[in-house]
Amino acid sequence: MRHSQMFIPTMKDDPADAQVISHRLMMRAGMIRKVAAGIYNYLPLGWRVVQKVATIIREEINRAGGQEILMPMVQPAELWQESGRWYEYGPDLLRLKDRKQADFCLGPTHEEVVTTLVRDHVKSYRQLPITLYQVQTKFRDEIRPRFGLMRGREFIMKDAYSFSRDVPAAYQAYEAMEEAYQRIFTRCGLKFRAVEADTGSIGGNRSHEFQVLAETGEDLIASCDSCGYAANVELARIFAPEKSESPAPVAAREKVATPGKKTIADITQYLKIPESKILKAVMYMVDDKPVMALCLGHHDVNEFKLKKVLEAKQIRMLTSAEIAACGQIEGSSGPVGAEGKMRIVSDFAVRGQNDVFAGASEDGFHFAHVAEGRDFKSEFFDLRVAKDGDRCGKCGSLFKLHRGIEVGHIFYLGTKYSKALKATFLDENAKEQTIEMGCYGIGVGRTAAAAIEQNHDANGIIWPASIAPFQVSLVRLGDDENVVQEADRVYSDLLGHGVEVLYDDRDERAGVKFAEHDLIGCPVRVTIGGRSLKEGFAEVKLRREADVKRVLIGDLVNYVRELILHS
RNA sequence: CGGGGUGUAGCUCAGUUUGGUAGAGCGCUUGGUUCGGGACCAAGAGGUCGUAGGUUCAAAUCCUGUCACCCCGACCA
Repeated sequence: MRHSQMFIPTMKDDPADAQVISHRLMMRAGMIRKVAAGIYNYLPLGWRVVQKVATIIREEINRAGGQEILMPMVQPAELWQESGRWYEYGPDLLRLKDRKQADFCLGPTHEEVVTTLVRDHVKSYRQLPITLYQVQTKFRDEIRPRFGLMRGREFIMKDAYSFSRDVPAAYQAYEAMEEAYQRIFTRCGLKFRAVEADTGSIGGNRSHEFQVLAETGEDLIASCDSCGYAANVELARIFAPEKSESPAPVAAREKVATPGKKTIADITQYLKIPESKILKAVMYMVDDKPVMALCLGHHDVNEFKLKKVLEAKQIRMLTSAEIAACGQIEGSSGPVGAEGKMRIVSDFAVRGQNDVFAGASEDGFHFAHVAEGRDFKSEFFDLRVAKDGDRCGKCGSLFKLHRGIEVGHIFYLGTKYSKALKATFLDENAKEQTIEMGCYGIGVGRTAAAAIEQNHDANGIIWPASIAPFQVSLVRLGDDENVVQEADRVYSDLLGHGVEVLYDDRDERAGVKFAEHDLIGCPVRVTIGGRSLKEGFAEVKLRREADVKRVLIGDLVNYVRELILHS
């Protein structure tokens, strides 16, 4: 493509509302433009990148047995009412009415539509398994869209759905997708981790997130280099120390004054003790019963784990009134004397603590020299949020913490939707069975944005070769006749060999061209200018590297093709 | 939804405190000089100051409503 004919509105200034690098660079490089909050135009360069990512996804999902379809973005309310999600989904679901006042919604996801499709036409075990997918625009009316393509309200998503006859077959489909995802993100040139994830409201009980590692990620993940285990910090299983006899208490319990000090930070500062030497007590209403959760002061109680461990349906923090009703004081709550009034559960790290501080359940007072076992009793679980310094629950090695951008998420769904929508089939024995499902999403635009977060420098984007808008930037310097002739020839030669070239044939100064091509970030830059051409050379530079190679003009096309093959 | 902030030229912003009829830089157009890392000179084009109403002789500026956008939080995946 000739640069002079392409719509690439670049900007020198950072747009004021772009917070993260990928958003800024996509705006500045003329790849996207905002239409409304969380809603964007994809301009030629940006759209090419999205298409590249989508192509890789299609190839790998097809390879894994998926079949591409396209479902509607506008969906009738009846489907959502049948699954129950019309009432559960909340304001993220954008609802609208047609001219007959019938209810519709913009699809935030397509479980209802595919499941109905399959239910209506799959009747026999012989027709299973089947995996259908699409690359579609989704709409979720997010409370706070931000970061450009990273978290839009309208966004392009690949979503796949597997239908299997039983659980083992469903797991097989799940694993095929897991492998496809590994291949997809590897091909996109990204550093990522597949991490154990919470299944959230979508249901089901087996789930992995694919997280691209980047400082600006909204998620925190713990990963173990020695056994490969990785999980969101909220789920990460933490190594539990051997159960041992609690050491003998070292001193008698003693009440100390902590006037006006309510928070862990205030109290530990006031008492001049480390945060690990005080108990943090957080009280929850767990299915209508009060529970005190304890952890050490420098840890945080993990509500996900608490809920899971207690097999609770509902969990929330106590209100001030409820805390008082339990005989506790906000800012001075503790387990001593709380037995019988509420269930006490503790993080493993609390076990065997024989000399810590704890709230005295009396305004302005704490206890010193509190010993677990003597001063209070508790059940023990893995109850805290993983943090730096924690060890892997699988193998005991140190966790590494990373920030991550969730670009993909796979779920084993079970029969949540197939049951609600009555998607069944007859097995060999003419017995009716419910289809086992899985669903698998990839944020296409978000993947492109994540690639930028991971690959950029002060001058702009450095695209991984596989998803760059063009493989080569061909920069022509000046309009000297020889230069124009050679550059034109090289351009058509490269095109003839199937190389994707952005040919900068504009009447611009060298500095402008170089700066814009650095910004746009194609992996290979070829420069043809009078200075080198006089000696028979062109120049080749990789965007990722600093050095410039001089290549004989006659060898140029082959040289560049080789370069692309090996990148 | 709670708190905070911003709406002035395509982009970044000044002008608002103290009311007097619209500015800068970048970008754009034209001419000239330049020409291998975002050039220089000159002349231009471009704005119902988000929007509706009010106060006033006079409103970008003061008041009220409203809309949009941004940030933090909560919420949600």
